[in-house]
Amino acid sequence: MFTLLKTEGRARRGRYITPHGTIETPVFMNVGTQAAIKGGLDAFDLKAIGCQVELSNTYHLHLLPGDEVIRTLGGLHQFMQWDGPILTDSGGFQVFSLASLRQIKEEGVTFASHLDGRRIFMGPEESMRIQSNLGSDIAMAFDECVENPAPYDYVKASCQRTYRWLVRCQKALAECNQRDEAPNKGQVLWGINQGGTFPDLRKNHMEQIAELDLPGYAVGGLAVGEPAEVMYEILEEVVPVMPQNKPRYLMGVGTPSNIIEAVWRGIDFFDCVLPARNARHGHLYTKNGRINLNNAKYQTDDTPVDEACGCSVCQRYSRAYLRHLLKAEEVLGLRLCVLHNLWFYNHLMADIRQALDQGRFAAFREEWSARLDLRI
RNA sequence: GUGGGUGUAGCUCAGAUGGUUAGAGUACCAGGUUGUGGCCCUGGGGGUCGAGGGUUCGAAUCCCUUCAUCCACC
Repeated sequence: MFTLLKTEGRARRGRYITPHGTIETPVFMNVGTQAAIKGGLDAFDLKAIGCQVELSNTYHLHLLPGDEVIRTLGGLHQFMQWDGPILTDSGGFQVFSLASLRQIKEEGVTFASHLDGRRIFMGPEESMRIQSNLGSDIAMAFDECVENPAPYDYVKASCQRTYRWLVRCQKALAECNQRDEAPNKGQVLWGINQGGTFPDLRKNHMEQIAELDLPGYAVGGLAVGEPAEVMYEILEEVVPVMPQNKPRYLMGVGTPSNIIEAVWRGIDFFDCVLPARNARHGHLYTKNGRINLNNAKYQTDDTPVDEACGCSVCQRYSRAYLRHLLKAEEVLGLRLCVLHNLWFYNHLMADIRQALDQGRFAAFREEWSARLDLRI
């Protein structure tokens, strides 16, 4: 259940209640695809960096260790020892980004596993069943994430199929929730808007899926290669068509700058691999821009990554030490860098919420956009 | 001591028969990365071709000397 606490222009400060706790929005969800944050963080680390929602992936957990295994072990919360809210991505994106030899039909998608090449079929019912077995709090719809650019007619037909899949997802999840063995019977389904970069397709599809009265809606298929300005324009078209009283999730976005701009345009939920991936590559966020620890100039730099940061890494370690760990390929280097970047993201969101609470988000955005021009 | 092999980028090596400004991989330096394959992509700097001499219009390449190193045999 979503409660709108305050608005400033289109920007919203909200609260969403799940079976595993309350989420203060706008929020960044921390991506733990395979029931782990890459870089060596566990659920307790997530608590320490201020994570509210953990995000795992249907496709990956279905392949390994298998969703039935996780259900038998009590569901994903029990399995990974995270007692807060979990959102599971449907696997739709991975089927299109990762798997090969895929065949799309009305029933669903047949594809070859990226792990061992075995043939797997996934459609709306399969995705819902898997997510039910995982027992996440929010299950995402099984959709087709169309590559960009794509022809208008293809995107249009794809949107229609994604809509039919959504209707099937809704029915399938309701049935899954009836099962005695379902680890989380309060699981809900969020729909996903598609339509590429075509405003009319985006709006039509959004209006169509809004009628299903789902408890949440996402905008998918953005940040897939188009310029940020195009993404913002699409948001300006689509967000006004999204239900006011439901959470809005911009999938896979983005940079700190993207997030602030999307909050400004009315988005509540985000997730992105960027902070963790950048961390693994030595690109760390600071309030004055992004730094690349691989740069030789940090070899003897004994200052913390960000003087203004309150994370445990910045309290203890120097840039020179982190750089050494990365160069020496010590796993500790990955862990510490990921801890810092995710702390940065989660606390950026806390700052955004505070600015909204105090009615000064417009000023906050101005202040940050000046800094974030520094390519962060 | 004798015979043989090898010396080309920080490292591992390509560079028939001599022919523009000597290449690759890796490392290094620097960009990129948006519902995660610790992946990958894109640029860049860097070499007295062990040293000295000779042959030649022209030598990493052929000849001589020398140094280093490895192997085998006294």
